[in-house]
Amino acid sequence: MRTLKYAILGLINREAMTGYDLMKMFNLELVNFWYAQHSQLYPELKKLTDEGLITYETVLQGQKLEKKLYSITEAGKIAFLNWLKKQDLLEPTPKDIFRLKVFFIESMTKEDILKHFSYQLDLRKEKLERLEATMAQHPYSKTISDVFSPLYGDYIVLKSAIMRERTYIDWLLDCIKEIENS
Amino acid sequence: MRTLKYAILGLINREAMTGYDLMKMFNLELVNFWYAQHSQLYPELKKLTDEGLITYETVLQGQKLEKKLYSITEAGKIAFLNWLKKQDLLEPTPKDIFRLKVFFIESMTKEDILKHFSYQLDLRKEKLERLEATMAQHPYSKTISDVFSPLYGDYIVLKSAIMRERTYIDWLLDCIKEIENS
DNA sequence: AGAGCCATGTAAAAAGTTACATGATTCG
DNA sequence: CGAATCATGTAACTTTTTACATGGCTCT
Repeated sequence: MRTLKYAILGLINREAMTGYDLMKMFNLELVNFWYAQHSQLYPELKKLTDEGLITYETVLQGQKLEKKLYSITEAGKIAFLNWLKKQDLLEPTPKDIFRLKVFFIESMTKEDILKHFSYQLDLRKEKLERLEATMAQHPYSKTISDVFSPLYGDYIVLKSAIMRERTYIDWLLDCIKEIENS
Repeated sequence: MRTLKYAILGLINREAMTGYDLMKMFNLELVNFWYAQHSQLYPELKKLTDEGLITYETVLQGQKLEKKLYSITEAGKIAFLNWLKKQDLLEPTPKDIFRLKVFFIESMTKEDILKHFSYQLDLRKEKLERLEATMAQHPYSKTISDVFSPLYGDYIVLKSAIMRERTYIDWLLDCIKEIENS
């Protein structure tokens, strides 16, 4: 389905950037719903260039260091907008190793079960805190923005990530309570 | 990380079964947190057999049809339990194409945005209904079971899937309301 | 001078998907 | 007898991860 392709096109469509910039976007902004390693990104950039969907100009950083500043082409914009407009069926539910282990809970002792749940709870709480800190300083809620600003998309996917973590935590707490009282 | 390996071991640990049985488990019971195609499963079964973690005996179904009934070995049990006991760090957040499209919302018209959200809402509601129907006839809530029964794991991961869908739907409804009033 | 970041790539392997391929059994 | 299901595999390809590999820039 070439999803990475469209994620890249969408980002470059917003603003010209280098592969390194894209990596920062994936690791910082999109990390809650898409990501890639640089070893996947650079070959994909080459491919998109070959397909005529993006182009680059070489820019000098300092004396020698060359970086490639990618921009989207007209063909790239069309491809991106077509992908964006397309309605997709539901994806298969995401895989989740913790849930898989919980499924096999009958093979664990009560002690191990509670250890697993409380560790997972710690990790999830920490993650939720990070997300909430990000939200607290998010520009969308701080400025007079409207839903047609690029910030709005960023804002609502962050909100969804927070809601998702809270639900996961609620579930963990439910389970812990039920298991402790057994 | 060979997660499929442990999913298989865990299932065969519960009860001897064929590759076909395993596929049914993946498609019906584990689908909310793990799954695989049969083209991935059969080679993995061969590999696990070579590794001495499972063995099989050939059983005749009817006159000619041979099926392989797999059982777990002692080494398999140990490998499974070690995996189960290990505490893992959080996985990266699952990828989500719909959220990715929402991130790029500023490139859509209000009309297209609302079309996307309402279609996604329909799909998610349908999925939630299926999950709730499954829950309604789930044996754990119907019989006098305790948390150490194999049914309990099944039951709580189903509960988590329902909570997850509800949260997704809540988020969609939030967004729709906010966008409509803009 | 050294740490941390900027910047870009390739190679090899693992994991996962889609398509190809075949044949038996069961039940109505 | 035909449809649905049972049953098992391989081939080709795509996607993703981990490791290898190199070198410049900035700031203290």
